[in-house]
Amino acid sequence: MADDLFKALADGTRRTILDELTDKSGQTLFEICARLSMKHGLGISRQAVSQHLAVLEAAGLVETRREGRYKFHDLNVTPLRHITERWLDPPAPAPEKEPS
Amino acid sequence: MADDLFKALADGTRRTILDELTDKSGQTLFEICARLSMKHGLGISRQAVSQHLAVLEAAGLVETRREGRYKFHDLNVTPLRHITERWLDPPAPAPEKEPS
DNA sequence: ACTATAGGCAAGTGTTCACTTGCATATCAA
DNA sequence: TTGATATGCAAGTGAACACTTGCCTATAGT
Repeated sequence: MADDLFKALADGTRRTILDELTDKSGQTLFEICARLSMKHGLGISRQAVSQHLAVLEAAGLVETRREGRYKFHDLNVTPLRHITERWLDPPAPAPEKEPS
Repeated sequence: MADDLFKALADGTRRTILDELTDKSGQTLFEICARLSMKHGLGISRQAVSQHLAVLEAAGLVETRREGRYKFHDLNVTPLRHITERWLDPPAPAPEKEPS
Protein backbone atom coordinates (compact mmCIF):
# COMPACT_ATOMS: atom_id res chain seq x y z
CA MET A 1 0.00 0.00 0.00
CA ALA A 2 2.52 2.56 1.17
CA ASP A 3 5.03 0.90 -1.09
CA ASP A 4 3.00 1.59 -4.23
CA LEU A 5 2.62 5.18 -3.11
CA PHE A 6 6.29 5.90 -2.49
CA LYS A 7 7.32 4.04 -5.62
CA ALA A 8 4.87 6.14 -7.63
CA LEU A 9 6.38 9.32 -6.24
CA ALA A 10 9.93 8.16 -6.91
CA ASP A 11 9.87 9.15 -10.57
CA GLY A 12 10.32 12.76 -11.63
CA THR A 13 8.09 12.49 -14.66
CA ARG A 14 5.27 11.12 -12.54
CA ARG A 15 5.67 13.99 -10.07
CA THR A 16 5.46 16.42 -12.98
CA ILE A 17 2.27 14.71 -14.12
CA LEU A 18 0.86 15.25 -10.64
CA ASP A 19 1.85 18.90 -10.96
CA GLU A 20 -0.05 19.19 -14.22
CA LEU A 21 -3.11 17.48 -12.79
CA THR A 22 -2.91 19.84 -9.83
CA ASP A 23 -2.94 22.72 -12.27
CA LYS A 24 -5.90 21.26 -14.14
CA SER A 25 -7.68 18.10 -13.08
CA GLY A 26 -9.61 15.94 -15.53
CA GLN A 27 -7.16 15.89 -18.41
CA THR A 28 -6.97 13.26 -21.10
CA LEU A 29 -3.86 11.29 -21.93
CA PHE A 30 -3.14 13.40 -25.01
CA GLU A 31 -3.62 16.60 -23.06
CA ILE A 32 -1.08 15.47 -20.47
CA CYS A 33 1.33 14.44 -23.20
CA ALA A 34 1.05 17.86 -24.82
CA ARG A 35 1.66 19.65 -21.54
CA LEU A 36 4.70 17.55 -20.67
CA SER A 37 6.14 18.32 -24.07
CA MET A 38 5.24 22.02 -24.16
CA LYS A 39 5.74 23.21 -20.62
CA HIS A 40 8.48 20.83 -19.55
CA GLY A 41 10.26 19.93 -22.76
CA LEU A 42 9.86 16.23 -22.06
CA GLY A 43 10.25 14.22 -25.24
CA ILE A 44 8.28 11.24 -24.05
CA SER A 45 6.01 8.86 -25.92
CA ARG A 46 2.31 8.55 -25.37
CA GLN A 47 2.70 4.99 -24.12
CA ALA A 48 5.24 6.02 -21.55
CA VAL A 49 2.85 8.60 -20.14
CA SER A 50 0.08 6.03 -20.19
CA GLN A 51 2.22 3.65 -18.15
CA HIS A 52 3.06 6.41 -15.69
CA LEU A 53 -0.64 7.13 -15.27
CA ALA A 54 -1.28 3.46 -14.57
CA VAL A 55 1.32 3.53 -11.80
CA LEU A 56 -0.22 6.67 -10.33
CA GLU A 57 -3.65 5.08 -10.49
CA ALA A 58 -2.42 1.93 -8.74
CA ALA A 59 -1.08 4.18 -5.99
CA GLY A 60 -4.47 5.83 -5.63
CA LEU A 61 -3.15 9.23 -6.68
CA VAL A 62 -5.11 9.35 -9.93
CA GLU A 63 -8.67 8.31 -10.63
CA THR A 64 -10.13 7.91 -14.08
CA ARG A 65 -13.52 8.20 -15.72
CA ARG A 66 -14.40 7.14 -19.19
CA GLU A 67 -16.57 9.20 -21.52
CA GLY A 68 -16.89 7.94 -25.04
CA ARG A 69 -13.45 7.70 -26.48
CA TYR A 70 -12.03 10.03 -23.88
CA LYS A 71 -10.59 8.99 -20.54
CA PHE A 72 -10.24 11.75 -18.02
CA HIS A 73 -7.70 11.65 -15.24
CA ASP A 74 -8.47 13.22 -11.89
CA LEU A 75 -6.03 13.89 -9.10
CA ASN A 76 -6.64 12.44 -5.65
CA VAL A 77 -4.29 13.84 -3.05
CA THR A 78 -5.78 11.91 -0.13
CA PRO A 79 -3.04 9.27 -0.06
CA LEU A 80 -0.47 12.06 0.31
CA ARG A 81 -1.90 13.53 3.47
CA HIS A 82 -0.30 11.37 6.11
CA ILE A 83 2.59 9.61 4.46
CA THR A 84 5.24 11.38 6.55
CA GLU A 85 3.38 11.11 9.83
CA ARG A 86 5.25 8.03 10.99
CA TRP A 87 8.45 10.09 11.15
CA LEU A 88 7.17 13.59 11.83
CA ASP A 89 4.70 12.62 14.55
CA PRO A 90 6.16 9.42 15.95
CA PRO A 91 3.97 7.43 18.35
CA ALA A 92 4.87 8.07 21.99
CA PRO A 93 7.15 5.36 23.35
CA ALA A 94 5.62 3.08 25.97
CA PRO A 95 6.91 4.21 29.36
CA GLU A 96 9.19 1.72 31.12
CA LYS A 97 7.71 2.51 34.51
CA GLU A 98 4.38 4.11 35.20
CA PRO A 99 4.62 7.92 35.36
CA SER A 100 2.96 9.69 38.25
CA MET B 1 17.28 17.64 -4.53
CA ALA B 2 13.69 16.46 -4.31
CA ASP B 3 14.64 13.58 -6.53
CA ASP B 4 17.18 12.20 -4.07
CA LEU B 5 14.60 12.51 -1.33
CA PHE B 6 11.79 10.65 -3.08
CA LYS B 7 14.18 8.00 -4.38
CA ALA B 8 15.46 7.47 -0.85
CA LEU B 9 11.93 6.96 0.38
CA ALA B 10 11.07 4.57 -2.44
CA ASP B 11 12.67 1.56 -0.77
CA GLY B 12 10.88 -0.30 2.00
CA THR B 13 14.03 -1.27 3.84
CA ARG B 14 15.14 2.36 3.95
CA ARG B 15 11.75 3.42 5.32
CA THR B 16 12.12 0.78 8.03
CA ILE B 17 15.56 2.16 8.85
CA LEU B 18 13.97 5.58 9.27
CA ASP B 19 11.43 3.96 11.59
CA GLU B 20 14.20 2.51 13.71
CA LEU B 21 16.06 5.80 13.84
CA THR B 22 12.81 7.48 14.83
CA ASP B 23 12.53 4.99 17.67
CA LYS B 24 16.11 5.63 18.73
CA SER B 25 18.36 8.17 17.08
CA GLY B 26 22.13 7.90 17.15
CA GLN B 27 22.52 4.22 16.35
CA THR B 28 25.57 2.59 14.86
CA LEU B 29 25.55 0.51 11.70
CA PHE B 30 25.70 -2.75 13.67
CA GLU B 31 22.89 -1.66 15.93
CA ILE B 32 20.66 -0.91 12.95
CA CYS B 33 21.56 -4.25 11.38
CA ALA B 34 20.61 -6.07 14.58
CA ARG B 35 17.28 -4.27 14.80
CA LEU B 36 16.38 -4.97 11.19
CA SER B 37 17.11 -8.62 11.76
CA MET B 38 15.43 -8.95 15.16
CA LYS B 39 12.38 -6.76 14.92
CA HIS B 40 11.69 -7.05 11.21
CA GLY B 41 13.14 -10.41 10.25
CA LEU B 42 15.16 -8.84 7.47
CA GLY B 43 18.02 -11.09 6.45
CA ILE B 44 20.19 -8.37 5.04
CA SER B 45 23.94 -7.93 5.00
CA ARG B 46 25.83 -5.21 6.80
CA GLN B 47 27.02 -3.75 3.51
CA ALA B 48 23.50 -3.50 2.20
CA VAL B 49 22.45 -1.53 5.26
CA SER B 50 25.52 0.65 4.90
CA GLN B 51 24.58 1.43 1.32
CA HIS B 52 21.03 2.26 2.35
CA LEU B 53 22.36 4.63 5.00
CA ALA B 54 24.50 6.33 2.37
CA VAL B 55 21.40 6.91 0.23
CA LEU B 56 19.52 8.30 3.20
CA GLU B 57 22.42 10.57 4.04
CA ALA B 58 22.61 11.83 0.45
CA ALA B 59 18.93 12.70 0.75
CA GLY B 60 19.58 14.65 3.94
CA LEU B 61 17.45 12.34 6.04
CA VAL B 62 20.35 10.95 8.05
CA GLU B 63 23.33 12.76 9.52
CA THR B 64 26.38 11.04 10.90
CA ARG B 65 29.01 11.75 13.52
CA ARG B 66 32.18 9.81 14.07
CA GLU B 67 33.47 8.88 17.51
CA GLY B 68 36.47 6.60 17.61
CA ARG B 69 35.60 3.46 15.74
CA TYR B 70 31.89 4.17 16.06
CA LYS B 71 29.79 6.10 13.58
CA PHE B 72 26.46 7.25 14.88
CA HIS B 73 23.49 7.89 12.64
CA ASP B 74 21.01 10.60 13.50
CA LEU B 75 17.65 11.16 11.91
CA ASN B 76 16.83 14.50 10.31
CA VAL B 77 13.17 14.84 9.39
CA THR B 78 13.43 18.39 8.09
CA PRO B 79 13.47 17.37 4.41
CA LEU B 80 10.18 15.53 4.97
CA ARG B 81 8.24 18.51 6.20
CA HIS B 82 7.08 20.07 2.95
CA ILE B 83 7.51 17.43 0.29
CA THR B 84 3.78 17.10 -0.38
CA GLU B 85 3.03 20.81 -0.26
CA ARG B 86 3.16 21.26 -4.01
CA TRP B 87 0.08 19.03 -4.35
CA LEU B 88 -1.70 19.57 -1.05
CA ASP B 89 -1.38 23.36 -1.01
CA PRO B 90 -1.10 24.26 -4.68
CA PRO B 91 -0.18 27.85 -5.50
CA ALA B 92 -3.18 29.97 -6.42
CA PRO B 93 -3.59 30.23 -10.20
CA ALA B 94 -2.97 33.65 -11.69
CA PRO B 95 -6.37 35.22 -12.41
CA GLU B 96 -7.14 35.75 -16.11
CA LYS B 97 -8.83 39.07 -15.46
CA GLU B 98 -8.38 41.27 -12.43
CA PRO B 99 -10.89 40.48 -9.69
CA SER B 100 -12.73 43.36 -8.05
C1' DA C 1 52.28 -7.21 18.95
C1' DC C 2 48.06 -9.69 18.40
C1' DT C 3 43.14 -10.05 18.01
C1' DA C 4 38.53 -8.53 17.77
C1' DT C 5 35.45 -4.92 16.59
C1' DA C 6 33.37 -1.24 13.53
C1' DG C 7 33.34 0.34 9.22
C1' DG C 8 34.76 1.27 4.02
C1' DC C 9 35.66 0.25 -1.00
C1' DA C 10 34.83 -1.95 -5.31
C1' DA C 11 33.50 -5.40 -8.61
C1' DG C 12 29.90 -8.67 -9.89
C1' DT C 13 24.93 -10.46 -10.20
C1' DG C 14 20.09 -10.65 -10.76
C1' DT C 15 15.98 -7.95 -10.72
C1' DT C 16 13.23 -3.98 -11.37
C1' DC C 17 12.15 -0.01 -14.01
C1' DA C 18 11.34 3.47 -17.74
C1' DC C 19 10.85 3.55 -22.27
C1' DT C 20 10.15 2.13 -27.07
C1' DT C 21 8.05 -0.37 -30.93
C1' DG C 22 4.35 -2.61 -33.18
C1' DC C 23 -0.18 -3.96 -33.45
C1' DA C 24 -5.01 -3.99 -31.82
C1' DT C 25 -9.49 -1.98 -30.13
C1' DA C 26 -13.04 1.51 -29.64
C1' DT C 27 -15.43 5.81 -30.52
C1' DC C 28 -16.84 9.48 -33.54
C1' DA C 29 -17.39 12.16 -37.96
C1' DA C 30 -17.86 12.28 -43.00
C1' DT D 1 -18.06 2.29 -44.55
C1' DT D 2 -13.99 4.80 -44.51
C1' DG D 3 -10.84 7.38 -41.99
C1' DA D 4 -9.24 9.88 -38.09
C1' DT D 5 -8.95 10.17 -33.18
C1' DA D 6 -8.09 8.30 -28.42
C1' DT D 7 -6.57 4.61 -25.98
C1' DG D 8 -4.91 -0.35 -24.81
C1' DC D 9 -1.85 -4.48 -24.81
C1' DA D 10 2.46 -6.91 -25.01
C1' DA D 11 7.18 -7.99 -26.08
C1' DG D 12 11.82 -6.18 -26.13
C1' DT D 13 15.88 -3.14 -24.63
C1' DG D 14 19.08 -0.59 -21.82
C1' DA D 15 19.91 1.49 -17.53
C1' DA D 16 19.29 1.90 -12.63
C1' DC D 17 18.91 -0.49 -8.39
C1' DA D 18 19.40 -3.72 -4.31
C1' DC D 19 22.28 -6.90 -2.78
C1' DT D 20 26.32 -9.96 -2.28
C1' DT D 21 31.21 -11.21 -1.99
C1' DG D 22 35.90 -10.33 -1.04
C1' DC D 23 39.31 -7.57 0.64
C1' DC D 24 41.11 -3.49 3.05
C1' DT D 25 41.59 0.26 6.87
C1' DA D 26 41.14 2.00 11.50
C1' DT D 27 40.21 1.93 16.38
C1' DA D 28 40.24 -0.45 20.85
C1' DG D 29 41.27 -4.05 24.27
C1' DT D 30 44.60 -7.63 26.02
